Amino acid sequence: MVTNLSTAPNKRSRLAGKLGDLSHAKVSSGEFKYSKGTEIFGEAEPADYIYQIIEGAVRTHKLLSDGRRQIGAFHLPGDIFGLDNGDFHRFTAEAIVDTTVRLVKRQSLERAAKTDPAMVRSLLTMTTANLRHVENHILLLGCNTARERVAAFLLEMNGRLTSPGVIALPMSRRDIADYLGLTFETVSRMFSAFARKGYLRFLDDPRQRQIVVLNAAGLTQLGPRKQRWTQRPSVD
Amino acid sequence: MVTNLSTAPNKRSRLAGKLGDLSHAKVSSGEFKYSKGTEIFGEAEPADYIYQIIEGAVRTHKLLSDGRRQIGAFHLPGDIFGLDNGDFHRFTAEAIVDTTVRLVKRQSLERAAKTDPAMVRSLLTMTTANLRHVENHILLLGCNTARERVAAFLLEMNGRLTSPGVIALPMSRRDIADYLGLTFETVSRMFSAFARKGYLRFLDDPRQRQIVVLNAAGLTQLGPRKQRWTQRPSVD
DNA sequence: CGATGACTTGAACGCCATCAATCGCTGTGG
DNA sequence: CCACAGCGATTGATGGCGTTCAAGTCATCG
Repeated sequence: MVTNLSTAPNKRSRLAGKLGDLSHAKVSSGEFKYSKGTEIFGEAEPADYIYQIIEGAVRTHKLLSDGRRQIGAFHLPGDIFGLDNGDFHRFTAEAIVDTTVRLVKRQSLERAAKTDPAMVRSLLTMTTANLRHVENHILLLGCNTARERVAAFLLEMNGRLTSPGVIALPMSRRDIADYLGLTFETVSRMFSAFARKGYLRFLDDPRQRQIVVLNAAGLTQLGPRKQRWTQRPSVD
Repeated sequence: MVTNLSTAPNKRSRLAGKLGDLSHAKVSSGEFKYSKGTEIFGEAEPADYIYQIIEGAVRTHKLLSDGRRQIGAFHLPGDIFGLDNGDFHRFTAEAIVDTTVRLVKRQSLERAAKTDPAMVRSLLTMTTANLRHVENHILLLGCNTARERVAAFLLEMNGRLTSPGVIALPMSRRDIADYLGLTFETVSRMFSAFARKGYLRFLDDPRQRQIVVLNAAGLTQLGPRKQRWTQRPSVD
């Protein structure tokens, strides 16, 4: 169903609206469904379309030759992905759960961009937003401990997922780990430690993907940390 | 000495030329010198200018509250930095050595962008190039060991610095470490290990910043690695 | 019901951070 | 000229965080 793409976060909805407008204008757009786990496009494949999530969740990643994976971003309803400003995708995109997307031919965007300067400006704005996210991610990967990375992840998701207070994670522990540059065991351990500390609580979900944040401040002060290794805040 | 930094690599010169052209057109531009170690602009300061390096080297970084630093990029002659597509800089920029820059008022760029669609397109191209670099950096920080990060750094610099074969690093070990998310001791140890292994050789420089790469292939196969921790290639 | 997959938890190892000592070069002042 | 402090870099010793290996639980599915 194409019903409810309403609840996009505030900032994103402006960009989303831009693409939404285009879908009513002279760029060709359509919809498509991808079932859980399927690939939407592959790294280095021709970038013929750009995508906006109507419902579901998507992860984008790069692979190393040894099979190691770095997830670049998680995309949620309202988010746009696949915009590479080039002829080829730089990431692989996969549906984390059953996902419905609106897709727009890149060629038609390019065409629109030729006549409409505001269109190029819009692409620039989206690319810049993308850049900001990646820059913050670098700070996370370069400077922070496992505990801080997981805390930052929870806070990021807390701000992005719709429902107030409860986080319903669509992705596995391994996905989170590959996003944060950790192992899934470490992610699991940090979640448990936060729960013991009283910062969060798991709902009655067999896979433990429903999380209630009880003490966001407790997590926040682990984000921009005060000390590096020594004198850690002692979570456990 | 910082004598010989003349020729910019091939790919960069196209973008550089774009800004160079603009400096002859109706955007106002000027030159300025910053001496070694001085700040060019600070994070969160108004982004009034964008910069192109004429001679010298610049590092851009973010700081955490505890003083920990993440260097986002090193900029060399021909490179453009400070282009944030927003009202405020997202990084601090400092001159690594005595540096001469061409600077262009952002406002005049914005003005030119209003009349010239190709201008916005050019900004988009530069921002996308920036994004690509940061995405690759994420892969480096998220997936790789210390040895692989240092190897990747050397290969990156080998491709960017002018003289064939010899790398004249303008930055300190600490700068490199903060770029790679390591400590300067670890960077130093990796350099030594590579030298012992015969992958590189230090020229007669007291600070050991002149490096000759003897076996680029040896370094390359450490880049996209085959194995994670176990069965390491045994550098030492 | 056996098989599989996601998750948790425990134990041991190792890479890298930390602490510390040393060296060489530079600049300053006696 | 030399003494001395300061900075950058190297190298060694030690310890801890996070990985690795492993076992076990629980839910889903053919």
